[in-house]
Amino acid sequence: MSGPSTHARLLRLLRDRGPQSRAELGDLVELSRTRIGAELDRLTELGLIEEAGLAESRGGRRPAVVRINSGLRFAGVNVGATSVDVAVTDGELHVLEHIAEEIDVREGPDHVLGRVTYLIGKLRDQGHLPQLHGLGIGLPGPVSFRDGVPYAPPIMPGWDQFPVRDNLTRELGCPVLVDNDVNVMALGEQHVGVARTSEDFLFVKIGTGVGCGIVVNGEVYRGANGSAGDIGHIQVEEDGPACGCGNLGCLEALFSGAALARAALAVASSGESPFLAVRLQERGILAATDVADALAAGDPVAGRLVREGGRRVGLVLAGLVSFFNPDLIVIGGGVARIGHVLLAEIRSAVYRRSLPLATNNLPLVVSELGETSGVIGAARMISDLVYR
Amino acid sequence: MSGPSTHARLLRLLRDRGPQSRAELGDLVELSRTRIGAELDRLTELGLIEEAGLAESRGGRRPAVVRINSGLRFAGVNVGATSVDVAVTDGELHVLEHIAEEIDVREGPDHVLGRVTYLIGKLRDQGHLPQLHGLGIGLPGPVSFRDGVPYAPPIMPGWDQFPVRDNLTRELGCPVLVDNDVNVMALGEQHVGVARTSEDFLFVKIGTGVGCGIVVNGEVYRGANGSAGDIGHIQVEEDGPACGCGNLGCLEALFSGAALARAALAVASSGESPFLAVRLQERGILAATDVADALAAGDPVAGRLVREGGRRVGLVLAGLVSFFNPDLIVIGGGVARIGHVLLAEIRSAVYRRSLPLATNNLPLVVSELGETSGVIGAARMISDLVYR
DNA sequence: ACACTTTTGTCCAAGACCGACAGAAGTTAC
DNA sequence: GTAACTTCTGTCGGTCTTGGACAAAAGTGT
Repeated sequence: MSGPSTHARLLRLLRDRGPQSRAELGDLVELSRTRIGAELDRLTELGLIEEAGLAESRGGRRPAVVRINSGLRFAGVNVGATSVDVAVTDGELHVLEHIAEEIDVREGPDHVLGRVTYLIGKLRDQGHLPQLHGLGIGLPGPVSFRDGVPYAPPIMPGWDQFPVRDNLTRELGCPVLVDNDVNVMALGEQHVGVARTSEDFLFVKIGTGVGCGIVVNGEVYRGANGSAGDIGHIQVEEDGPACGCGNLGCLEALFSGAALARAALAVASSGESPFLAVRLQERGILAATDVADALAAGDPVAGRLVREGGRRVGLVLAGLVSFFNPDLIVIGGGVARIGHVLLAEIRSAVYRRSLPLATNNLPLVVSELGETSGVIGAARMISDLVYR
Repeated sequence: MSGPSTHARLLRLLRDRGPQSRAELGDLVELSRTRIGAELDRLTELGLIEEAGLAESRGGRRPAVVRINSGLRFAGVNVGATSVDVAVTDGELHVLEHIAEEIDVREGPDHVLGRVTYLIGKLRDQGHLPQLHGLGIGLPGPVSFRDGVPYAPPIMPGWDQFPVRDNLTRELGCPVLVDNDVNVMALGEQHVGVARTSEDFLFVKIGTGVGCGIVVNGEVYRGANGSAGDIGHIQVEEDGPACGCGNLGCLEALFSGAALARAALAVASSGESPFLAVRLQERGILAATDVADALAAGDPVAGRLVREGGRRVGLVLAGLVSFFNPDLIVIGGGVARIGHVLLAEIRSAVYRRSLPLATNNLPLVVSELGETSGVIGAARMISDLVYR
């Protein structure tokens, strides 16, 4: 209930604002310098911070700067449907290494997590990784944050109830936190992306599926069962297409990476879109990126698909804006890379359908971080635990 | 950011759990009894608490009980479209007086607030009101909570930007807080209603309009501009009827007290519903309550109207459940009094359309407090400020 | 009458915290 | 080059907070 301790506040300040002198810390924290000095001694003792030499004089004695111990390392992992991103950061969350690997999440937790620990082990052997102080990992499905365990994830067969956190903790010997991918991506946007100054915002991921990370009062909101933000199965069309979840007309069935690929196949086969028909002939298969390419090439049918989809996402978001009144919406995920045609359509639907009061000064932007937001967010999540 | 002070925690404990001995408080608060004793002395000094004699022995010395000063009085006010409720409570938020008065909110703030202060003055003159320590008031429209000022309220012409809080503070000489009516009703449900053990829940008010109070981590969530919970204008039908807000197919245009009255008039005039036709003949006008009566009398058309409406509310709530994952939904407001036919339809739509994970153990109930929730919530709101 | 329990107030020591002070290490004015 | 001034850091002593121990008060049960 109580706010962060002095301990935690100093560490997070040093993490987020970089090295600081004792005097600067005194201005930033409303405590006496004496108290701060004592706390810094304790943190040095613990090996969490270190001296970082002297800064330039500002007209008097040169300030002695302290910083997060430069030997600290966090790992941020983001698991997607078809890929894994592993990043290693220093204690200030700067990315030192970033490895992306193609992998099918359906191969199961043993294989995927094995790759993760292998990649981290490789970095360690290269000497880049003195010691890991914590690992955060985001998974593309519902996760019980408290237990660190996936919970009936639709696109991750074999992962249900697998003790991801405990396994990784045992394997790596450091604290581990597991969360939904949209939550860690939202955290990433808050840490280094467009959401740096936001208190209440939404991170909407349009990838293979559609999900949403919710930040309330600067903290990830997970809901009563940890399933908050699962907007992919909100109904947008009464008698729309069947969805994997068993219902009709879900957003995800109408617009998502998977839905877009299906629609592309349909318009390619029917000949409506010559561009996509050629693509299908060449590759034998179509993905959402092919629709993006068709759009860029001026294909009118691709434009229609994207605009229709954007309108549907916009309709759902309009409702959420009225309900939640965020100060920002960030759109991310693979499909978001389609760019401004999609964004314009979403914007138009949201602004048309939400109350003026709620859309006043509501920026609606595409994430600029891409995959980075996930790994940084995951590292940020575990650093919050370590700097506590 | 920091949690509630010891000061506040003791006061709220005494408010919510009634008189307690020092030893009991020691068990409830994780602080030494010494510390608690010192704090209690200070609170006695301030006149906020008082000794309340000795309780029964439990095998040893009889405990000396302290309680909230019995002279403390809070006022809770809830303004509806056509009525005002004023309650006076003691410091433990027990309602001592409750006056309801028919009033048209469109007569403007001077008149309505004048009646409020008049009613409170009358109670004071009767000697029931030693001194007012704070007043909370809920208004049926958007309110800037920070400024205590209504913000472009659709059904309260003349109230826009009227300095409600400052006016009442000047008039009554005590702290005043102003909020949206759904927010204070949600607080009331949390304090004495079904939501007592809920951390994240929704209070959905279906009255003249439709609105929603959101509680996150036990506290009212107001959003970036204070307009969170405005779900009346979420679209449920693409080409539905026109709404006062300028859009088509808003929930409020399809189902609300006002919409139900309109629909009743239509089916009465067309002769579809003989029951309502008779009622119209008798009274010359129809309200939502007439539909409830028709339903109770077994009128099939009224049943259709209620079920259709319930389905639409349920559809919107289904989306919000997926997004927000509450641990409880409370339905309140005048139209909610229609009862189980409406509730059954809402439930069915929500359970059918939301993810199983989110609806697991999700109670969806009608408020049992009625108008009381508003006034108690308003008093609770201001008491949180005073016990701070 | 006696042993035991529960509750309360008091006392004391440990620790948190702040302001003041002084010294260290610069810069600027002359 | 020196004196005066600035900025920064460490230390010291005093005040306030806090919790544990203790003892007294006020009961119950045998």
